[in-house]
Amino acid sequence: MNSENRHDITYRYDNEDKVLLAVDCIIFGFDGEDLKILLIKRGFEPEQGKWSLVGGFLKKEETLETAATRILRLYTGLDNIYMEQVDTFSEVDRDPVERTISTAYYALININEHSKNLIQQFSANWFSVSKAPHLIFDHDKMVQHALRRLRNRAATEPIGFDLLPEKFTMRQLQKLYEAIWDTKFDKRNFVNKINSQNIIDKLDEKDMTTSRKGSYLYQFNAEKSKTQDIRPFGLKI
Amino acid sequence: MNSENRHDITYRYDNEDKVLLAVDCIIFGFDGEDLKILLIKRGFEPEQGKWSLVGGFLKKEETLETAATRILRLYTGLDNIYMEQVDTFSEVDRDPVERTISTAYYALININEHSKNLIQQFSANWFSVSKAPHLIFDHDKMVQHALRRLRNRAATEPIGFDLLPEKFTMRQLQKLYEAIWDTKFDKRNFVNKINSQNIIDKLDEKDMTTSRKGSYLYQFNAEKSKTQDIRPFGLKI
DNA sequence: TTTACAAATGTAAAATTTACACTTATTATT
DNA sequence: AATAATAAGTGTAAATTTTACATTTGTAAA
Repeated sequence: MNSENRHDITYRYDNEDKVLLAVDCIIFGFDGEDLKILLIKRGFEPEQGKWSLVGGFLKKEETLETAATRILRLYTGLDNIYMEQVDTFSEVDRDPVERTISTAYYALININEHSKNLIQQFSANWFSVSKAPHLIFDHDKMVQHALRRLRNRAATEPIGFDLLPEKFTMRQLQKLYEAIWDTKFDKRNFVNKINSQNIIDKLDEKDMTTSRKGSYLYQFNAEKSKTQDIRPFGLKI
Repeated sequence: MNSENRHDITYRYDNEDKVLLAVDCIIFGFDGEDLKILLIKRGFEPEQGKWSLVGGFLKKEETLETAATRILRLYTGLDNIYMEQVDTFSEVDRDPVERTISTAYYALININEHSKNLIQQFSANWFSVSKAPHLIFDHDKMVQHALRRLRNRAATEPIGFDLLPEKFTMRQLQKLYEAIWDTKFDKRNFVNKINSQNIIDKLDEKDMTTSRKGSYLYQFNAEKSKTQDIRPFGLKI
């Protein structure tokens, strides 16, 4: 970037304002029915007892990605989480304590594979996106942005699988996409569409827990799957 | 956001690191043929004489949007510019002078309607996106991200018009979209598609500068145009 | 009046999306 | 052993959208 009025031979930006930078994470999970987010009950003032996204301050030696990874590990115990930067929120009074700018990341995790201990320790809870309580600061706005981003991303890239167990049924997959977009799909059309994408492998195993007949398990195949560009066009159809 | 280990009754985040926050702008223009970006030649060290995006530091009392607006006015003389946040770049060494985190915004302007004085004053220059020189720091990466975002946005919302004069011909509009996506469209299909969107009005005037017959001028109709969600589906077609 | 040239225009084929209902496999019940 | 119950699995025709493609039109200059 360019300092506007400086020709300082020491090459430092000494006269510029510094700010606190935070990272907040919208952690999405899927319980088989609803798209959920992980929230924590704030243990300190201000807004003690209110629900909030998980977050933390950026440290000097960290990138935002590193900080988000650290925060996700802190609250879930997980590494290697799918993550995407959403937006940076900078309203001057967004945090009443002190001017803080926050970059939001959304993350997708398998709701059954994170630390129960940590959940307890942080008074964390999963909430359906549609039934979540009001959050502190501008966190509701962050969630809305994250959801929009997730929907757009999931429409063009095969990311939903991060929310499922490694092996899943067609029904689970369909339920997931229905949850993401808050819509219903026709079962046959869904299967045909997914199969035409050629990105999941049908296994020989069946899940016998939901029906007498059992349903085949599938597995995401990262090899076969390559991301593709949005096709040019579609201005307001 | 949440301070991880603090229960400070003064409610200040006193022990956290503060950083410099900058805003860099990818200013897109369209000259009738190519999608262009406005770059300035850095007048100071480090990297003096190299090409760079326009940018500036965020001030205490500003939001990022305000800062981007200020920077755009500073370098173009324009207000009310279409703008979208792209991403925040935070590699620790991205700026060799000092740790600086930068939020990129792209902006769309009519290339013929900005201040020529300022262009001269800042040794600024328009470059075709495909022929731009290498930029300082991580600015090349910013441009690539901005371009991707612009392409995706233009595919689902009628934003391209900000790059054109108020009245434009079908040919100009087609050339613009061809430039944005670096592709060619069939003229008849393009016209049909655009007309089916019902977002521009045909005027009674003609532009007589490019042919003997003249070509009708059109105007964007913001009323008729409403943004629409991406349709569910399209996982890697 | 002829020429030159970009602008304007329509249709058929192909591909994709949508709507829609019955059969199958298995277990539990009788 | 037969039957009932239930979710899983499956195909096709119609509608819509996208794509491919060539001729006519209007005007000014020659």
